[in-house]
Amino acid sequence: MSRLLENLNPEQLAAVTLPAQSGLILAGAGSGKTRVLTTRIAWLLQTGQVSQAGILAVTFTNKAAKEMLTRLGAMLPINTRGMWIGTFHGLCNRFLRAHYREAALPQTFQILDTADQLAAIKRLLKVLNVDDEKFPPRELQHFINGNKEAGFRPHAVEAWDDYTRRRVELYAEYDAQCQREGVCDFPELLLRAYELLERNEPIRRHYQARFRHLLVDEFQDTNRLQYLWLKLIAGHATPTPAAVFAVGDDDQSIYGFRGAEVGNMRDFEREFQVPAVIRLEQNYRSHGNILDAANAIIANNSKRLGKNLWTDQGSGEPIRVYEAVADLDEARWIVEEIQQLVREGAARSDIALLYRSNAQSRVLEHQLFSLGIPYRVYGGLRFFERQEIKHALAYLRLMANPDDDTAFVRVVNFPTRGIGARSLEQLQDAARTYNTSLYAAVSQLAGKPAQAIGAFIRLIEEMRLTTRELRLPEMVDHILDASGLRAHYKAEREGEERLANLDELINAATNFISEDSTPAEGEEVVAGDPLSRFLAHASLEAGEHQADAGQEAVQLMSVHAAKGLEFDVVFITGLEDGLFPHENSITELDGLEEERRLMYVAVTRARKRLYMSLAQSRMLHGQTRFAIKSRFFEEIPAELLKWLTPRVQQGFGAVHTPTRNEAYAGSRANAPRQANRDLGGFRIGQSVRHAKFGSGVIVSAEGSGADARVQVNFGAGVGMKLLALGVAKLEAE
DNA sequence: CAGCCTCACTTTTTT
DNA sequence: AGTGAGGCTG
Repeated sequence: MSRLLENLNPEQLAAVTLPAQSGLILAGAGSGKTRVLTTRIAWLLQTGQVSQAGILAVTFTNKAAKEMLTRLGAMLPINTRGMWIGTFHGLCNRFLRAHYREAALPQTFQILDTADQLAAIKRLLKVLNVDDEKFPPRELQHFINGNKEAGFRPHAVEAWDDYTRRRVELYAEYDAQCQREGVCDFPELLLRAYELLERNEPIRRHYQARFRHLLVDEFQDTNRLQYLWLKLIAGHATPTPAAVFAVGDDDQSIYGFRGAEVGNMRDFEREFQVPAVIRLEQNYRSHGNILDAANAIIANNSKRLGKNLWTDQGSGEPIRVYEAVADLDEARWIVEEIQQLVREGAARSDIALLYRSNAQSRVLEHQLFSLGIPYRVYGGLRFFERQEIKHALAYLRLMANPDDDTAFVRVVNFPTRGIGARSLEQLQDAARTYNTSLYAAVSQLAGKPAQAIGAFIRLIEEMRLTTRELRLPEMVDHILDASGLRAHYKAEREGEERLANLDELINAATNFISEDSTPAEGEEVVAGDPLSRFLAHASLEAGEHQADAGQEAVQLMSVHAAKGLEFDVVFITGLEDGLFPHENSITELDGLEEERRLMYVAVTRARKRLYMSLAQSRMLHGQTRFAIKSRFFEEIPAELLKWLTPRVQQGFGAVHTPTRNEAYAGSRANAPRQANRDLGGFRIGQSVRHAKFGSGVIVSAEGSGADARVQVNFGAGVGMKLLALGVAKLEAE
């Protein structure tokens, strides 16, 4: 036991050994958050305060859940299977499978991922003859999920205008459709679980009595419904509530755009009567200068619980900043710098390139690729989201649940078997008339459509019969052939990769079987047949897109994707106003504060060395855009920054001689050119200063001489202005 | 009914 | 630039 608590600092120790009551741990970046969380669980078990079955731990990603299990396994010689550790959605799925009857779901209910949900909404609008111009499916999806995540069923939504009233009706229709088809979207898993607990007293009492310790990771990312669910399962209103141990960092809340409510932290502190918030402020990750920069940036936010990171490591190196003329030059410079670092002995996998939006990775990738530097990009298409995999899964879903219309529509004519829009329309009508699923409505059809679709039904039935005795991998193998998917992709020109992925699906099934059905001692069997469980797994765990992450390669990812990770060397790229902070964020409520937190996350990823870079011009959506440097530079104390490019009239900081004169000069030739005009000494792409609007960049020009007018981008906030050179007094900057 | 072409879209992302 | 969706033609 004592070994467990060794090497914890006083605050960490206080958190780990907190008495059995609710506690809020404000854990700064790099302060040992995961360690505290897992050590707390180990300590609770080892001191006999709770049994394994009494623990419920929630994370946001499967990766985090897995990591927690791994670390626990290393700390304690126990089987971790008795505990409920997983994501909100994973745990609710488990709960609903165990109580599917009480939840009014079919035993084989399927889970719709985001794309499936969108397809289901489109189908609904079509059936109901709703104009999808007036009610864009994406917007409706956002509306439905937003309400579900706030805990509102259609009847509870307040609608003051006709438009919203209609959306609420469609929300209700959508829910009815899902119920008919026996499917749940992501927020539905949570809402359904919540409602069941609320409504069913015996079940509620059972779980409230069972889970005595609830532990929540990344609490700042919880949405309203998740908070309510925690409150309920903790028995917050009962005489004997469970102890909730919440760990989070309000400064790292970067998912407000998808419904996370930082306010949950304050509410939690109040409603759960947290005696004292424990702050973990010692950072074990970054050198002093990096931390100082991060602290300085985040200090500009007004809505904070308050926290200041410190380190006992030295201040280390200054932050190196490079301003390139164009995105290509930025990429070139970064790659040169990486080559130098590698020559000096740095491991490529310890170097990360971060960007605000994924579109920025292209130039960087191109440059890395052409110089033969191994790299890995995070956050592309994930395995179970690939077209061919979704097709194969749709066949499996139909076998498990014929009422799943989303799956039906997806593959009824894929590979093509002569079933067109006309036939499908007739089928939709029949299904509507007899209030059945598409699958069941086929028997009502007559004529040609009946034949073609009837053959499809027989195909599915035949698959079900033949595979009834087969194990999951063999079942998958069989349907790949019987459906014609294999043949289809074999015939396709670029189909090799898709074929390989289909084979990989068989492997995934094999792995799933071996992991899923190891009957651990005393473990409750998760309800449902293997096929349904596999399909749920496929939806909930779309697949680690970083399959072989261990490779010795430079890491490329968005800042969002970098949360929770750390690297020796970090490059934050594209630090231009309008890109980072993103222009869309300026108009959003608290948008700039979230961008700042994003910047804070980016900076605190670095252990030893931090680079920041920007480009004066950048290709975006096929067009060259000009921008000025990010406003975040002004928020970092000048003495922490070392400009590697000359900053003329910077107004702060020293002017440094360019260390890469040749790169800078050489890139000039690549700067965008336009027809030569007389712009009174100004040129396109030039940085200028306006008395009222501040710093900007000349984006385009019209006319010449005395009539010349220029369009100037003053960055997010002020935006684009058209100025007559003869009138506006512009200064070169 | 199926393949081809044009058009609009494009922040961040997990489940 | 690259993609997905919808419309048109064979």
